[in-house]
Amino acid sequence: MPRHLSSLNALQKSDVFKGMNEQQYEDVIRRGHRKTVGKDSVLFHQGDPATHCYLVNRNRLKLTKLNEQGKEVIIRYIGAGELTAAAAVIKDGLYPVTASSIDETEVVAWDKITMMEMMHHFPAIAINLLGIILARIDDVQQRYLEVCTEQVDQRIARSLLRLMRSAGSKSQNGILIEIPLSRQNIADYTGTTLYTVSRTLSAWEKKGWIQSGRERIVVTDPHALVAFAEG
Amino acid sequence: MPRHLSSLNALQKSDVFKGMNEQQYEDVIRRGHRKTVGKDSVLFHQGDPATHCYLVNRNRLKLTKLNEQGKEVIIRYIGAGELTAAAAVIKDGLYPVTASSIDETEVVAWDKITMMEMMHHFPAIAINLLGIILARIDDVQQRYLEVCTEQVDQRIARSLLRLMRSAGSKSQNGILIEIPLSRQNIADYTGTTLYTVSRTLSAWEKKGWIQSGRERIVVTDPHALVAFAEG
DNA sequence: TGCCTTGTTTGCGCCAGCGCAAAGACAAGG
DNA sequence: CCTTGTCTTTGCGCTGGCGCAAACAAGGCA
Repeated sequence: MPRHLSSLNALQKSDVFKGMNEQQYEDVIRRGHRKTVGKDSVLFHQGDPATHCYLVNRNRLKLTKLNEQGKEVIIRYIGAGELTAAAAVIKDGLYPVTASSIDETEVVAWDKITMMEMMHHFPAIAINLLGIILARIDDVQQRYLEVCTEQVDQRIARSLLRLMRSAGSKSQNGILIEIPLSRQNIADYTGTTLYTVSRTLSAWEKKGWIQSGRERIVVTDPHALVAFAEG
Repeated sequence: MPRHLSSLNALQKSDVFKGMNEQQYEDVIRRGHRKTVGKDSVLFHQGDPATHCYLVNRNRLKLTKLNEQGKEVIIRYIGAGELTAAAAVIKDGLYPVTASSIDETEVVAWDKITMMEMMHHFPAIAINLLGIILARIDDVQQRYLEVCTEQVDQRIARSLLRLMRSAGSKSQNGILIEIPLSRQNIADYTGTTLYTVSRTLSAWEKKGWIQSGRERIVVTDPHALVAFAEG
């Protein structure tokens, strides 16, 4: 495998290019533009005309949305191998969210025209894309249901579990969430406030369900969290 | 135009079949099964394997979602010319929501195989479908943002406005929402309770912003509602 | 090493919104 | 016209969660 591909292993895992052979895959990568964004920088802004879609290759992006008063919500995190903004690009509209990096992050970008050509040439991409978008609808609808029907601490539990599943790695005492997560971040992701998150996590730490530090969370008793979330 | 099509005018408006000629359109309709469901009946249940997708031809469907505790949320209303469950069928998964009728409702149903054949034969359908799904993601994300950041009465205002836009008709004193909407329905759609909705609507009625009766709402001052929602 | 910035904790007071309960209003059907 | 069931209103009390304020902790950088 040529050197310029060797560091793109993450792409192999990507659902977008599932079902393509080595040759096709190589072509697809060649048509994209690699880009590295520094920490805490914005890849695209909510409301900007959508020109490119992005596949994360290393680290992750945070998708946020603002309302008129400037209050922020975290829609989701996009990790290695995941795609974002495909939707907006295809439909030729505006980005509905803002994408920003937490740590230095590597992405591959394709513009609308290239994306369309690729989908035309490899129909599998279009079908995979549809599946990805549908999964994302399910996810948002699920969280909409939660925020409408459940109380704050249940939602915090579910949020931690969701983040654990998508970005967790086994560590010493449990499963570490590999995203720098402040209390404010968790609040924005759950639909509550920094204070309530802090109080809740403190309580759970006393119970031995989690261990937490500055922007760092280890789930030590996932089972207890699940039981609590569904209780 | 043959008689069996004359009563399917609603389909003409449908975004799904935009860009097709008369011949193609006729073929598509012929391949679907017309069905009429009585009032207050369920077309499909959340969790059932998805076999068919449906286009509403007359009246409307209500899409709801339940959590583990049995609490209900209204995800959206599907009116004449709108499609639902296309997603689930394509992906061959489970229905993520329950679809039920309020009044007697006419739909056209296609099963997965037919849908796939049609999409293969008329690529425009697939593209239109993508657009529809993307619009729906935007909608859910927008409402997720609202329910996370705004207070109850603002959300009720936005809900009324949304329903007014999608199912409003000019009437004597303002714009009538043509869906039988109980206070409980509005609560389920907004993420609050029947009591709070009742109190809020009473207050707005005194201000002259709306007129309401049993399961019936007329928006008399949309502008005031918009200002309030964004205030 | 010590300063400075950014994140975390916790006490405290407060209020938006919940939810019971009970009464009133409306529609349908005998 | 009355009955029955469903929907709506409103008083009342309560509490989950918000948010200020202030102290504390942890890195980062000079």
